[in-house]
Amino acid sequence: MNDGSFSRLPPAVGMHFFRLMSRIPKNAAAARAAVSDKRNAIHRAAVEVFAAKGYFNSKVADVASAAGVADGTVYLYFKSKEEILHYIFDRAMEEFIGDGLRELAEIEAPDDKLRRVAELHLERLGADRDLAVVFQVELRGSTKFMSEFSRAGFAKYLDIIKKTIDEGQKAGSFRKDIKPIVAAKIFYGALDEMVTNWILSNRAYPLRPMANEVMKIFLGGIAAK
Amino acid sequence: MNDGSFSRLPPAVGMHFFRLMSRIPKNAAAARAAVSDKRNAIHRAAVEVFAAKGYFNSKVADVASAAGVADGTVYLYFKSKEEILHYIFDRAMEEFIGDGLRELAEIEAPDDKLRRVAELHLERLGADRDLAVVFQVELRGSTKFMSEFSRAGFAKYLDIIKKTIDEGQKAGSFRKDIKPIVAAKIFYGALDEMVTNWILSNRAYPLRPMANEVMKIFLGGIAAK
DNA sequence: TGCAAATGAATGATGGTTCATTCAGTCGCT
DNA sequence: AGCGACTGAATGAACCATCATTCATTTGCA
Repeated sequence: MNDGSFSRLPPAVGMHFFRLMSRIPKNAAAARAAVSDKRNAIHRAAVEVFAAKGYFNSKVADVASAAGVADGTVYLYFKSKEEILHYIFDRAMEEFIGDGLRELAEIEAPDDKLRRVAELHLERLGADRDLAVVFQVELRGSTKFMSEFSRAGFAKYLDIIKKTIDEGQKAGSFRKDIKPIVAAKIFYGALDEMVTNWILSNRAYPLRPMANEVMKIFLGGIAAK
Repeated sequence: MNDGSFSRLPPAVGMHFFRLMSRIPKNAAAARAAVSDKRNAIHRAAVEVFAAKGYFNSKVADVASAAGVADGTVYLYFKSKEEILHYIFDRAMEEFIGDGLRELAEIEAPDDKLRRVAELHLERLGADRDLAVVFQVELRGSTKFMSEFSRAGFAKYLDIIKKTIDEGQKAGSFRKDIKPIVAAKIFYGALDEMVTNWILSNRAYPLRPMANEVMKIFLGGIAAK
């Protein structure tokens, strides 16, 4: 979180800045920033490499060289190759959910909330194709990963959607003859498929507008008559 | 198809039965049967092993021993480990689409067709959890595989759905302000998510009935007012 | 006996991980 | 300020466990 602002700087600038800082290690915060900087480089490189070649086909050496770092250095920041994948998921999910909740808190109508979720979902992944590839493809490459790790974050995400549908039903704007959890899954599944298709498609079209298409059908389907 | 009935037998029983068969390869037909027989055993074992441990974490030796066959034997029937995955996809997709088209030909109303597609989709995967795992999880573990191989079969599947929606629009039963391809993706995405959730869920609930839930929302969303 | 099918031990490549070594930068002392 | 000792981050070559694949040998049926 502290380094959030730094991570927006061009890598070279940040690097130099931190080098300078590390001459005064009195300041513990600066030291931590310098560390998370290299960690970020590896993190970033990993997303790129995994997206391009697939997790299992990527060598740790590939990630290291993409990060401009020696092979061994990777192990100063991550316990193992698998932990890198872990970290990619955790970081992204944390950010997605954090931002999502913050935004939703300011919206009243359940249907507007859902629309915003759809927009955010597609916007985020649409803005970072590599991350999207890792999320849609690589993170699903093992049942173990999916159940063991994804579950926590994913369940939370799905729950946000579910609760919103719940609200809508109580407010009378959504049909009451559908199960909120099931509807949430359908909603998520539709968005998910939009992303997957976008990734696999060669022609680069904007992803975010698809939110409208999904909403047209989904809202039509759950709206109270 | 032939082996569909055998797949319901406990593995050990099927295995033993096949062993007995291979002692009587009198005629050519029987010989061919014996061959495709062993191929089937490997195919089946591969689905089982890949589902349990994941494609990349499975050794060819695991598949071989699960099939009750020596390591080298696998290579008498498949060119490589990857070809096994290939074959799993091709076989299943061929069967899905073949059966699907056959069934749909006998249904008139577009909404009934869609309902049948949903039912078949969930029924099939719901009947073979291992195959479902391989389809939902393992086959997606590489961008290369997804774009290179899946595309052919998947595109065909999506096209069937799209054409049905097309029909419905022309017949006036579906709204005309939605794009059939997009609607098809949403429909597929919803079904896909049902399957994925079913796989990851610990409690074993029947998958097929979820078709109703999906239809309630999807049809409601695309129905002409 | 002859031949195709099956075997499974051996092979060789691959790639995750380690660790002895380097060296830039800091500290403490004069 | 200047100098030697020290620290620990970074390196990357080497290690070695892991498998996919091969092939010389065996098996068993006709």
